[in-house]
Amino acid sequence: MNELPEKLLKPYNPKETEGRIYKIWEESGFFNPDVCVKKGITKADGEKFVIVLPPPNATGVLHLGHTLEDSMQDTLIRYARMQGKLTLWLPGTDHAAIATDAKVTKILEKEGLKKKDIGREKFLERVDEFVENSREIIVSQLRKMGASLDWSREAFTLDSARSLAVRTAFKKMYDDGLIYRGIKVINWDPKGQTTVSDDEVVHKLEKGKLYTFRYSKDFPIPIATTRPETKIGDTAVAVNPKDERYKKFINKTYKNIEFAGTVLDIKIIDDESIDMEFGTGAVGITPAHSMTDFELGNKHKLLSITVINEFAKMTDNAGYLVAGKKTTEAREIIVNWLKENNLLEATKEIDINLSTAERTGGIIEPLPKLQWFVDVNKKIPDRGNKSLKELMLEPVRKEEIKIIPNHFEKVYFNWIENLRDWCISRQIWYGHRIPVWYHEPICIPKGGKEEQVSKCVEMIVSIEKPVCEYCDAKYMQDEDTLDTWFSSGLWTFSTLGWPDLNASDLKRFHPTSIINPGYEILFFWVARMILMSQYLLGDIPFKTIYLHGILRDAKGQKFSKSLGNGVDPIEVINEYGADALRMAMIVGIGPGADSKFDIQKVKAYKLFANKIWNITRYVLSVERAGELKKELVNEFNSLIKDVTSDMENFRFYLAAEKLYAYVWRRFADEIIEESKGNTGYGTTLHYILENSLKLLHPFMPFITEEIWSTLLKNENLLMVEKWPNV
RNA sequence: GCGCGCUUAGCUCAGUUGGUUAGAGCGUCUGUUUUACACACAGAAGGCCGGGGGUUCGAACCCCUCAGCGCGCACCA
Repeated sequence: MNELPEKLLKPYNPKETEGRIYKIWEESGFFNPDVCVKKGITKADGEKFVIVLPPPNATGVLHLGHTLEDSMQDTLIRYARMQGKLTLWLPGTDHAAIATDAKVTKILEKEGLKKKDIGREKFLERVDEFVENSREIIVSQLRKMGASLDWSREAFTLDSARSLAVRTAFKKMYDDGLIYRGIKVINWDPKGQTTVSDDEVVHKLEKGKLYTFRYSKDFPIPIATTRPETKIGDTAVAVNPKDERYKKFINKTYKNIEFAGTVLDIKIIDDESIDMEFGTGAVGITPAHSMTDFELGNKHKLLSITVINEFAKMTDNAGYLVAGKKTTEAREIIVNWLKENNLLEATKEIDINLSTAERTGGIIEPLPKLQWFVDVNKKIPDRGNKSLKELMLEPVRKEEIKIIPNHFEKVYFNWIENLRDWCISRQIWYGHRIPVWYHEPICIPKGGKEEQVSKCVEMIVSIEKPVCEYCDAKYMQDEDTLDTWFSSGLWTFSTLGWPDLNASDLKRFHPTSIINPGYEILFFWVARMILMSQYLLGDIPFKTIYLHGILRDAKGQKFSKSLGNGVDPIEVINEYGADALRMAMIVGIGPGADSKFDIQKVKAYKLFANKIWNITRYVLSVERAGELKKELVNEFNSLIKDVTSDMENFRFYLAAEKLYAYVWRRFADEIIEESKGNTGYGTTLHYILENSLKLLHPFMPFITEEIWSTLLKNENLLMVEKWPNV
């Protein structure tokens, strides 16, 4: 019998171990691929494996859902590193513009402060402070998980390097005609006081009423609407050209119709898009307050009258009955007016689509506004005359990018096919300021000489602040900021040194190997990364998209603050150990599948950690003697093969389960039991233990490293040992 | 409306290209303090793999169909 270290006589204590081990790893420098090359662990020109961490929002700290993807990614990264690949896992955080802006606004409100009162500069100082605090917590949480991230490359979506990338990308897109400024009906969030993109609008079905009415007694066609208050802005009625009922009215204009405290001019137009079956088969067209009507309005050259403002109140254009009223009040007033004038012909209960802003919950008001857009249909000469839509579709179609699970490809295609131009300007303060500059309204002639002033350029898109060549007036930057996903879209290469095309990281590490976000940000983020990378680099951003599902609580509800069902990952780690939490996040959770969090599962893997501990204790008590038992080695080798193949195919959820089954059910329960009383097993037991530790390391890095380095007193760290390929 | 997914043990879920007696965790029951581990061990009960039809030597897995549940997208006013 060998002497056993004292700590082996007690159950495994993750709390005492994990912090110490992480420190050893960090001090080794092996999280950084350059150090691995320098120390001869990996070859500089070897195969590479790169993941950029989906940057957590700086709105708060990590929740349990994050530990799901952190576990998956660290497992893949550690496996790759042990395979001897040039391995980089790059950390960072996301400024999450709207979310963070809203969060800090709320905090200020609690202090009795208003955003407007303290001003843009002071407000941004407060946000920076808040974000820095969140970032520090997030980083410490990632360390607790055992994440082998290369901290020397940490990035932030709003730091100076990323800002340069954003401005460069914007300018190039503008110069190529892919970014344009225009007046369109956009999704206005009255609560957040900003536009949001189509993707940031959440559609819900709600009980509502469909009102059928005529503008006046003399008006020949009844129309149906769910929003009577917008009808004050109507300038046309559209019918289907095939509709026999209304054919004779097409192209007639009815003037000076007295309607609910205002006067309307309504033209009857025909359009194929009108459904003859719905309502009365005739649609009142409100170009200013509906995206479809806006497009119809453009097509038929209709007048657009804005009757609702940014605060979801009726404008002065809306007539004496409702001007200044809230839209909800205006609706009631108008319905009453219709009733009083015997114009309301029917009221029907139907499900109506209620659109709200994803972040603030505000009810979306479609409004015409001057905004910045990304044109997704324009052909790009530099990119084979393909549009951004096509550039997004192509690599997935050609399987240069593989989506796991596969069925999300259809979801992806479906989204792109329905995609419209992307509204990228936001009226919030926190975010990347739009790199567009406007000349002061009045020119200040240089030296009092006026002759050049006519040449002053009104608007300049520029990476740096421009100076007027012809006069002394200044350029003022656009007040708006960019959609947060604009900068996130650059993440796979803005973190590697782009726009410097000679940056060594960019050359060595792009495209990345795999991206591992939740499926809920497939459109928001993954699609935008493909868009940006395809357009700006002419390259894919990653080869594989491994989508994970949503982690829910035991009842199947989403974790959320309002439900108060949050679980602090740090508490879980403190009680059960990071290894146990990691295993619970890996085993049995297939790609793209939602899963329910059960603390029992974590507990089970804590017991497994202890099992490994006791196996070690037993094996260490046995002398390394006798021949290697060929059968057992063969059996173990087939496990290696199996697990390796699972890892190569991103089936880590199966690999982990197999290791668990082997180590506990086979090695401990059978092989070790069999060995008792038999001599000559020593060498074999040591062989299986050591190699099991290697296989387990990507999944349970702390305990395996502790046993390997501290107890088995190996010279090299387990994290850079060679994976036992057979 | 268009699209996607799920339905496997009491509960939560795996099941890789179709291939022996369908697996895991938790729970339940019976026994065991056997010097690696009671944070353990030995053993047991529990499944017409949602229903029906088809392809196949062979189906939880492929095809069709029905039912229930969930999700995404959407310019039915």
